[in-house]
Amino acid sequence: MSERVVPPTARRRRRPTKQGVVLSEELIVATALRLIEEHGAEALSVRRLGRALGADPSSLYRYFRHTDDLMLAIADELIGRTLRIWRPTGDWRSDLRDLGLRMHAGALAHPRAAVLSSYRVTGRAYEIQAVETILGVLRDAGFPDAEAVRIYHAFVDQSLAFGALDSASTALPKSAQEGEAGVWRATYARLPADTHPHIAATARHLVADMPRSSYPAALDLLLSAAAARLAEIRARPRAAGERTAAD
Amino acid sequence: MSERVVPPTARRRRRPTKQGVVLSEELIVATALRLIEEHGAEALSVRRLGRALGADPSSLYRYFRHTDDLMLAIADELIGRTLRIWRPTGDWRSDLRDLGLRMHAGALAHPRAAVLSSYRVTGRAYEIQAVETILGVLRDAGFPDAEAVRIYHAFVDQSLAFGALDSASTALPKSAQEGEAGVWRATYARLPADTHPHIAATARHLVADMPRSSYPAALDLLLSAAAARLAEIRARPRAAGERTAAD
DNA sequence: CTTAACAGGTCAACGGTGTTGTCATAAGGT
DNA sequence: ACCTTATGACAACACCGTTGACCTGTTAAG
Repeated sequence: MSERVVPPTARRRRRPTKQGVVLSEELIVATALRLIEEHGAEALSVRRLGRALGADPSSLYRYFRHTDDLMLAIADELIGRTLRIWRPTGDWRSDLRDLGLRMHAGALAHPRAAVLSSYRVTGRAYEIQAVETILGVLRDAGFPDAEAVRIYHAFVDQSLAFGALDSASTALPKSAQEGEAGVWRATYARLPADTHPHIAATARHLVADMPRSSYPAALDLLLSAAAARLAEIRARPRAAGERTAAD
Repeated sequence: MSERVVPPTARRRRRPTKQGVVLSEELIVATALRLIEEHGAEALSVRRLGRALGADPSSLYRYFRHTDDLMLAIADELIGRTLRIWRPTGDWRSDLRDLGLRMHAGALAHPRAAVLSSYRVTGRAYEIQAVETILGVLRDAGFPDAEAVRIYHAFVDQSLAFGALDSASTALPKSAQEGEAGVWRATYARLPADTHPHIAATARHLVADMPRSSYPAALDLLLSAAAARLAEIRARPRAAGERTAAD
């Protein structure tokens, strides 16, 4: 079978499907995203995608070597979309907060792609652009280089990790998802105070808090720690920590 | 078929498999963990597990209602193992730091299982014990109830999320893993300063920092933000934030 | 000790999945 | 107008989770 997948630039013969659709990488990615949005993450399968496109499932293998390839293409598109709608204001803290929330929301909108893309470095255009932008925000705010990289790393990984985590729960079958919320109400909220005093004392808060994502809270904690660090650095610029920008 | 799954305590008739194995919930969970470790998360299927146990796949449905149930049992076993080796000292911050690092290390030790279990609420014995313990640490430190739950939630989810994230990268094929590290050296470190000034300025730090986990840094940021919050609460106990313990 | 109930292991089947080898045909360059 | 070949279609393979019906050894009651 030599090479099954042809680079998009080399594609010339646009031959329509039996059902009259002209396939393309873009159309496939767009249709996959639509499928995920409309019928949930578990609705995305090669066969279903083929059916939705009006093409034989095996046709897709002319465009993507396997399902993972397709997922990465979807993920790349998502990074681009997130970055494109983000507008920095100049206030580093609220800019990062906004970007973090957008990245998280983008991941939740496309759970399966988020889980796959969270732990991969692509080195592609959109990713590079994101790195440059975030580092710029931090350095312009006054963080020394080593500190800027440290905080950039924690910030990005936190967004990706929570994006993947929360995506995974939304990708669960509906029944399991309802079950999770029920556990806090049915199991935890009913534990007796004499055996589990701390759970019993906070039961009300647990039931309210636990079924929601903790990403906003975690993000705010990270940003406020970073802000405290920055204040410290500004107060005594040469001896703020173990290292400075010039180390 | 009435009820297929019997509670473990009510099990009496220990009838061996055709191949001579006596099944039990424990044996099934242990075998599943072994399978995951040896052949990867995708190697865990009801059929493969049955084969590894020396039993018909459908036998497992006498012990777990469906695959999800089995996953929860596996997750809980992992929580138990981590909790069992943790010893609190009474200093909330270093206790949580220690526990966080242990959870993260535990996830890395069982990469494929960690990814599966990170996003599930089991409601089983070990998980309940962990919730009670951590909430106790926070409340004893002086956090009001709502704040304790908020920080507990962020702390636990962050540990699980980074555990899953870092596990996923270690679970990559060796070649892909080396490739990821190479991207920072080969692509990012070579970007010209005039188009990507911030990346160029921090390239040295990026190459050193990015291939390592950012979890310790993220954990320290979270804990130091929590400590700052606690100091604030202690200074003006009734008006520290939007809410107090008695809201 | 015998015996009847039934827990629990087995079998076969259903409808789904990703993926591949082979074939047919229409598009495009010549 | 012809020939090449890109690309879509088809059929098949090996998996997957799950279920209903069946069979049999264990156990408790008599």
